[in-house]
Amino acid sequence: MYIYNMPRQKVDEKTIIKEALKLFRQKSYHATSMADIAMACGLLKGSLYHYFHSKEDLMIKVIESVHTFFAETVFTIAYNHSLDAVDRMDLIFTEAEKIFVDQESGEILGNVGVETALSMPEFQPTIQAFFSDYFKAIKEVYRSKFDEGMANELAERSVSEIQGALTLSRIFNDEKFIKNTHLRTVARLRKNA
Amino acid sequence: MYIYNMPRQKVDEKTIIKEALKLFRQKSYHATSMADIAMACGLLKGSLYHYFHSKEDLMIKVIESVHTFFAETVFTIAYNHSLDAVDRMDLIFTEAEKIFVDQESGEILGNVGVETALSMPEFQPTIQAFFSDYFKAIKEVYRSKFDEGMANELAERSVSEIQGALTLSRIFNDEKFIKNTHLRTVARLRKNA
Amino acid sequence: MYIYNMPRQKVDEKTIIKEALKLFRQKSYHATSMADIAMACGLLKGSLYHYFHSKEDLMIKVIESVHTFFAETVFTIAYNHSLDAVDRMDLIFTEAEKIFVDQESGEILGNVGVETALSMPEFQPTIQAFFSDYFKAIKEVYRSKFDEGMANELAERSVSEIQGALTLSRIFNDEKFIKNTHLRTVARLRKNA
Amino acid sequence: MYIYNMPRQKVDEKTIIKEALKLFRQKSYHATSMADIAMACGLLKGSLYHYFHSKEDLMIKVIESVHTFFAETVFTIAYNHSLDAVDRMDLIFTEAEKIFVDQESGEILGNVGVETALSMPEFQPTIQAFFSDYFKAIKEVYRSKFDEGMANELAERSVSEIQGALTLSRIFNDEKFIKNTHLRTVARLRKNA
DNA sequence: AATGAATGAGAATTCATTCAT
DNA sequence: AATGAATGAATTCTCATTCAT
Repeated sequence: MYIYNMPRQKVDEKTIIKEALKLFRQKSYHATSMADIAMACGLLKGSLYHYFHSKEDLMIKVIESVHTFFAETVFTIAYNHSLDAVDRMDLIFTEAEKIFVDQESGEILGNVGVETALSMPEFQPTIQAFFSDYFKAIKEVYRSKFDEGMANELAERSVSEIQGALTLSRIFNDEKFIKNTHLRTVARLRKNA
Repeated sequence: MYIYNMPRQKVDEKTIIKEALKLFRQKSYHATSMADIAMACGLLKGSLYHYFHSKEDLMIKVIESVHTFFAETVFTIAYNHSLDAVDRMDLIFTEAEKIFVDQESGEILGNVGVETALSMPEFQPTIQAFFSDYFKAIKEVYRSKFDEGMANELAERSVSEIQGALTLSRIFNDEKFIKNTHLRTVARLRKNA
Repeated sequence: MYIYNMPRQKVDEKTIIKEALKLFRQKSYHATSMADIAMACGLLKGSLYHYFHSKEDLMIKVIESVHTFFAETVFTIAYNHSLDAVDRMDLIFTEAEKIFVDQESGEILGNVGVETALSMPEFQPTIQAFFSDYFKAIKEVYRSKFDEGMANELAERSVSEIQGALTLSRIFNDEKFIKNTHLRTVARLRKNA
Repeated sequence: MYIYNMPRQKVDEKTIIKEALKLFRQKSYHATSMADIAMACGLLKGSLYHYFHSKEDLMIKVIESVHTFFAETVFTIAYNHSLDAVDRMDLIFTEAEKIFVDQESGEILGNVGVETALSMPEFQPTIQAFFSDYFKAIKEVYRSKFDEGMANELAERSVSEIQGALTLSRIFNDEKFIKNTHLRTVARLRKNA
């Protein structure tokens, strides 16, 4: 609620991106207004334009920030060859799940992303960039145990499965889908050792 | 494009649902206006309210119509025990792909559905009902070859994989994801015979 | 003032154009809001978009309506060769003055037009079209007494003088500038008979 | 275009007035934002308020600066009785044209002024003061050859004609209107010698 | 003097919905 | 059944202005 003459808030770009991400995840891009985001930051809506040219610009930066966060905390694991493949895969899922479940840094590329991309094609490249990196990371893990062609196929399949499991987890409000995918994927990799 | 004095179409509930489905798929629920839908039907937006109480009501009926259509053309295959499991699975994918790819009757439950459900929780039960039936059908096929527990697990996994593949197909504008999932799923089932 | 549940107003495009013209004249294009115009019509601002795509669209139609009105009531006099040149010139001024002074149908092409055209070049052709017709009409009158070249020069000069007199009349809130121009122009033409 | 870290300009009131004048002329008062002006000066918009209380205040000072500039470079010629009337008139036009055409010091009193005055009556006195001096100067020239009444009439007419020619020059993007007015006015004066 | 963050009011525009005809 | 005019609330975005640092 806005209180007249409230003390001037100080925020920064990061805070706004974080709050926007939270809301876009909860309510989708289209159903979240700039006023919603501003209020979550303790600002008035006009103030957001100090940081971002437009809602679209903000969305792009939200997507990029999720991408960066994934790159740093998840994808990077795939390239750590001091761990064996099974451990890397396990860790990747563990870290990704934290993010998926987390209210703060949650993932939006899959579900929010797709629907948003339908109406706003300008988001597509940014979303594609994320999934390309995702795919590359998963493939890197499989390459420790499989040839190029097989690693490719398995990576494509795993990313699909994870993405679908996330969808189902949201639809049924039940994390079991993503958790089961985790267990199954790691188990299969171990068996194939 | 609106054409002035365009020939008055014969419209009925079905036509409107079909046109709405097309638009929701193309542009998402939120980015499609009642005026868009009306125009596609050769009506003015006020006229839509003779058929549907609200945009939400229309969306619910769109989802239900997709559900019915899937039940009749896809899920039913799973229960046709005159075909063997591999053939049923193959046919299910073949039919489903037709729908996914088709501009007219296309699927919206996964991608559009999720994002919509986020902002409009009233859609969730309808969407869940669809996926429950989907899951049951796939499981029915696996039951021909596997025990309850295994069939369950495999069905959960397949539905996830299909759903994720659809997401990726849309993001990358490339049907290979859903096609590869088709091939892999049938191949695995055949091997396990 | 908006009164809740006020009876639905009925207006038409012409009414809106007339009210918009009045306001654009009084307050300039930029300082007149769509809400101002709507209120003057007894509508809410959203309703204007039923008739006009945008404020720009409305402005274009306002300009065109002034042009049409001038063509019908003023320029047409120039081509009525049953009157002699002096009478035609006199009548042209008399009719134009009515319009310039009139709150309802007032002229906006010169003063409002120029400044508006600076920030919105899309208005320029419409405004130029008006002045071209204006010039042609005045020249037609001079042609009864002068050769082509002289008529051209005199017309250019008269249109300039009228336009400038209008500017000064507005700046000093004094109709004498335009009235004196009327008298001088007719007197000169009579002398040259 | 804003260039990041652009070299800090030496700004003072005069610079700001000059830049504001340029922009008001190009885009009109209403379509020019304080941010536009600040950017043109290499400042941020908040900084303008160290020099001017408000945008209106700035506009007033812009108008006054044009007035002063005209007084010093144009009107003063009228009172230089060491030149004959024709030469003074010619020189007045020559100097005024330089200003009208010039991007830097250009005239705004007529076109921008009128429209602005409509929405902001507080500018009216300042604009009237300018035209009064303009009128007095032109009349002074005519007084060398005509009696009080005639000089009055001719001055009124000349100022109107110049002002209208400026309007037309802007509308048609063609300097011929103001140039022709120059030639005609001087020629008439010479003939009447 | 200058910044840059924030304000708050108001702009144009969109849109689901209503309803008299 | 269909229209088309109107609503009213919401939305994105702009902008003059303020002010602590």
